[in-house]
Amino acid sequence: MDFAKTLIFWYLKNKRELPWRQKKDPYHIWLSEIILQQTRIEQGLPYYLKFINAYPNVFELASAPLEHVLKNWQGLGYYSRARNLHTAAKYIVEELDGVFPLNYKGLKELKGVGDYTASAIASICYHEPVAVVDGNVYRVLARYFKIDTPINSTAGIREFKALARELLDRENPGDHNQSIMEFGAIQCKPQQPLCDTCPFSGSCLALKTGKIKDLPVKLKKAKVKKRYFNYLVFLSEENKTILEQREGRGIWEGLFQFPLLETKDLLKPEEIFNDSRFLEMAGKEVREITLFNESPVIHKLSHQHLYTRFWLIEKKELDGEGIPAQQLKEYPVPVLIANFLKEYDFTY
DNA sequence: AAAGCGGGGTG
DNA sequence: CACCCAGCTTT
Repeated sequence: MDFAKTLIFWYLKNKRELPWRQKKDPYHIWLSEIILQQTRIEQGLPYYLKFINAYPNVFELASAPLEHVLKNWQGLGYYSRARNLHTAAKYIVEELDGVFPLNYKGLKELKGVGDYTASAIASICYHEPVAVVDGNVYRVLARYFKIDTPINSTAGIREFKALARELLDRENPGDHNQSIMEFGAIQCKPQQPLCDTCPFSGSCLALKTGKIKDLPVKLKKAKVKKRYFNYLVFLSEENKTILEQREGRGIWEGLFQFPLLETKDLLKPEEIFNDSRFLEMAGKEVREITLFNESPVIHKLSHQHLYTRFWLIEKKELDGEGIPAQQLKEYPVPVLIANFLKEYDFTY
């Protein structure tokens, strides 16, 4: 039995029952694929259910305010996915009359839809013979064929894509694509793969040569950077505070946070009153400034560690943009801020 | 070609 | 601690 046939056979026997596998319409498949980009199924599943419930179709999604979409996305990370999702939904409704593009080429024009996602939707929904290459596919192919070309190099991307295309079952591209990904996720796992019960245990080159743990090869990424965040948590007598929306490129674009003062190093409590920027942001008529957490919260992102302190700044009143504490839950915020809000409930 | 973008899980 | 996850966009 050849590679593709063995995969499909394994898949039909071992696949998980997932909500987006019950329907094959592009809206549901598209939504699931965007949510699952760089995201484990267990983590994305509740978000998929939430989005299907909140936005049953592309029209509902397109007409929703972006901030509602971001709020529903809160906690899932990579927030550009939510913004692109909303942009694409509006494009489909306004420019395409609510009808999804009908092939790979058209799908790839959608914001947030790259080669992988366009291939997934086109093969699953339209049976277009295009091969997906995600993290699972890289791993399965690198091991089975013992390929040590770095999967995140230009040569590797080209090589694995070509191989996936050769192997594709053109009569059944949707199931084929899902089978190799599911196989990678369940059987050919990154760590401790289940080689003992693997249908390819007799033909896998990496297994034969003891290279399982060395494949796939990946170029290592840049070092993690440290940043020092000081959040100014204003508190007024009316129990209001201030949030600002993050703009421009960078982390958490479009999400809300307390006014931020970023420093080059950890700002010591006794240094506050020597920091002109701090004093300027705090403003006049400050009654009291207290440091909420002595030891900084270390919020870890893939590429940076945020050493964060929250400063409570009590004032009689806040001019203008004060937000009542009860309304804070309406705003999409990073998990770092959500954790603080949960710990400090503004009832003092 | 490389950098930037989250948060959570695993060993 | 390092590595990974149904990747994409921007520079």
